[in-house]
Amino acid sequence: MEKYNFKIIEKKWQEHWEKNKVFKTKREKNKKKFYCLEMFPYPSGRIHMGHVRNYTIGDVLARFKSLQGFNVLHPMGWDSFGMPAENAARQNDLDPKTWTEKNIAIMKSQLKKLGLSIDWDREISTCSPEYYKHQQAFFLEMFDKGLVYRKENYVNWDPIDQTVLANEQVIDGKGWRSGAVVERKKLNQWFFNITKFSEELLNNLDKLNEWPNKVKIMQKNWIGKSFGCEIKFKIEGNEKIKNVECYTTRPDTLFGMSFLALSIDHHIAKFYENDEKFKKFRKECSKTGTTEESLAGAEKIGFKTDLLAINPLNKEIKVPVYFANFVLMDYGLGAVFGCPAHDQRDLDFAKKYNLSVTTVVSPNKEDKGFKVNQKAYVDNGYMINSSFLNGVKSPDKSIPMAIEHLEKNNYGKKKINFRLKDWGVSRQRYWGCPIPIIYDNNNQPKKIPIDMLPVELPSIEKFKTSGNPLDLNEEWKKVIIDGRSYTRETDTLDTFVDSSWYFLRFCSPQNKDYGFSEEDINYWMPVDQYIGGVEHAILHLLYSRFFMNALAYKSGKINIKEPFKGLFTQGMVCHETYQDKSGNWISPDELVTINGKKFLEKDNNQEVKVGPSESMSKSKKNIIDPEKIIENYGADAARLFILSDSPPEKDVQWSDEGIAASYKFVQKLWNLNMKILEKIKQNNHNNDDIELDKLTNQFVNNVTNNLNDFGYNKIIANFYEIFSQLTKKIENNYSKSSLIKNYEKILIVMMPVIPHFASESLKLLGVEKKYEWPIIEKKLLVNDTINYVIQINGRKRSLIKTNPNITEENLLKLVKKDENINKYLNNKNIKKKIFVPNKLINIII
RNA sequence: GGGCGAAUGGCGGAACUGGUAGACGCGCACGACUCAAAAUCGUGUUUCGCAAGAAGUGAGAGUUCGAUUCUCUCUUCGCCCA
Repeated sequence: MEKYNFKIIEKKWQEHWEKNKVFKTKREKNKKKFYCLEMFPYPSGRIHMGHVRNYTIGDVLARFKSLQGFNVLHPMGWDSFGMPAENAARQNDLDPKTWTEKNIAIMKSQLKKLGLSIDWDREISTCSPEYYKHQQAFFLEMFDKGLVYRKENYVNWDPIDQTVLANEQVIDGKGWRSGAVVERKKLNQWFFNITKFSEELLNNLDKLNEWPNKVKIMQKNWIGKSFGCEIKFKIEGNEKIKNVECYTTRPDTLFGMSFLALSIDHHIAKFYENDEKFKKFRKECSKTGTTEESLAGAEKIGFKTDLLAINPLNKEIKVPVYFANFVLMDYGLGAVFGCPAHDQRDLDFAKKYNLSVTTVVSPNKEDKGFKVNQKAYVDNGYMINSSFLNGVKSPDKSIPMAIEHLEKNNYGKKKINFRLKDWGVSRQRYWGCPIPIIYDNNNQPKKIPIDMLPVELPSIEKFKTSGNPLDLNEEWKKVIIDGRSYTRETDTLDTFVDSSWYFLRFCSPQNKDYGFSEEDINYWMPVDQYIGGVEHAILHLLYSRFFMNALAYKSGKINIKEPFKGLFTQGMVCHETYQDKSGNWISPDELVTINGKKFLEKDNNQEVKVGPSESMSKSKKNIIDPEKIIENYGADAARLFILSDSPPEKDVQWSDEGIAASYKFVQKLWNLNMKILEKIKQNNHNNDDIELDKLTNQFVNNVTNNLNDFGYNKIIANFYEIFSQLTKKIENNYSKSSLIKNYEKILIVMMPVIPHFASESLKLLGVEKKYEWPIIEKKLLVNDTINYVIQINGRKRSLIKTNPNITEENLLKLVKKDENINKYLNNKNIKKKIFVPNKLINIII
């Protein structure tokens, strides 16, 4: 029999789809729309297995919805600004634009080989002026709405990359790329006022019922709403300093306060600027990063001032005031009071500086003498040593009581606080979207007139080893408007800005005068299903949600607040790791397998150590190149395998055996296909074959259900099942019409996963009409016979095959004739019977 | 430290609202074809047991006629936050 030549057939259909613009979409009012979006890739050079998985999952859904009659928008683009392009440029002496465009061309051709149903006419690239022009317009729009501002701020400065790092780019106090120890540096930065929407961003999470709970909880924690109190402390020791305000979520522990700690950036620090010891202390602090994580790991250190803070609840208690490295200026008010007995960090600090420890919460109501020693008591309990709070349940009752008391006496006020901070968007980088701002002679920022957009990046010939090329480009920096000269802002926007609205651009990719047309987004938005890695669970998704809010804010025209109706986060693709005897990582390509053991190909006496399966990464060399897989096994086999082995939300392990099995399965399907076509030629009778109808209907039902809840691994199992059933039953000589009718349905159902094979087979079957997802016939799902489970005392003892609507009585008659069961019954008394129609009968003896 | 989730054969994983545990795939074993091997096809494959049978879903308890599924305690692992 002729082998299935996937190379010819896949190429043929891909060309057919492209030539006939099969996946081109436009607005169609009468059709229900479905916007299926996968997170667009960074054009790093070549696609990796993670992309294959992400885009296969998306494509299966897009094709399924399309067959179901939806008007499907399934676009693709490039997240093409970012640091790797600059790094490559520095290394290879070429400009980022050329490098990026070359990568896009390669990756686009690779994606096409996967057979994705993408409308390529909507392709966008964030580094193109056609795209970032509109982004600059948004920036100005947000500037007008007061959602953009500039402020001087401490940043994580990477001295090697010469750039500002976001908190999440600082790992263990070091830059994520360069590994350099991060410094604190004060810079003027542009900020998006994301905190303006803290409440909305938090509350709207409840409406996103098609999002994984996990992601919603992560966002909720990130926004971090807390209920607390701002307390005003009177200060003694310096006449210029009257009082200090601090934010706390535990005002009830105020009687246990033994120090007040200030951030080194607190305004009071200016009184100590000439103090050598303080300067030294501040320098020490700048060594640790600005992240909460790095601070948690660092040693808690303090600088004692000559000031005393007075406890408002007991004026007799005066505690020392410290500057401390663990207090952050941008959380709360940059000042906290320390209650060592009930906070481990405060306790460590108190022990170090010999401060008193007063216990104010006791685990038992009776134990009024409870004392904290080495370990802070942070659990629930009852207040002690706290005057009017004594005996009150903590924290549920004590906090509101404390706040009420403080407010009544004007010592403080109730306050809701958010952990979320405004979004610093300035990057001292070349390869990003220029910020459309200019500065006049007084260094005052001004908007670039809208008709002067886009502010294009100057082309660059040679990269210097460090610094921002825009800042070094004097010619570009100068701009003259109406005879006046200005200097350009030389920072570019964080690339997260680029990806915060690309889903809108896909709706109107060619719109010239604005980033999108309202008509388009009102039709297409929100994204019905967004699919991507869980690593973007917080920032990208939160920023996109913010962007939608910002665009709707004061607009009156845009009502969509949530961009992504459904969210699915897929797992990673993993592979075993290999090491030679010197511990070097070995790529799977360099190995040969002998008797189930792996050896180095070039030196096949050396067995390699097989390590655990880990996420594919360059550093561990456990990478499989998708293009080679497609080359050797075909796109259909690759799609089949990437879905088959694990549920899509979990990690999947890539294996040679697995992809080989998928390849074989496609071949076997093809052989079956030929056999069916042969039977159709031979069998001329035209009777209906209910058996085949039922089989097909059951298959359609299973696959449809599994598609609807992302059980894509189970779909592949369904494929194997129908294959083995058909293989067995094809010899039953079904009628021609029945074979054609049912096989057509089966192929259409397989189409989302193996589109090339299905398209070719349908063509050979002679189906010319437009394909539609088969209708499930409920009545065909009902079986004529049922295997009743017969249990004795809850244990299965026999099966009885009978008709579905049998009564309990009749079933019992059958049961009593059953030899197996009689052995157990043995004329004993039946105490109880449980009868579940169409399932089982349980007899208790 | 806090939050969330997970744990099922040699492996990846199925099991809809509690109702036949182990679908489907990999691997393995045996058989067919072959001079032989590869490929292909077929059969079998939770464990113990020759068998009848018994045990069995991380551990322990509970609810129930019946628990992988529900409740509680614990262990281990993963992710996120600190």
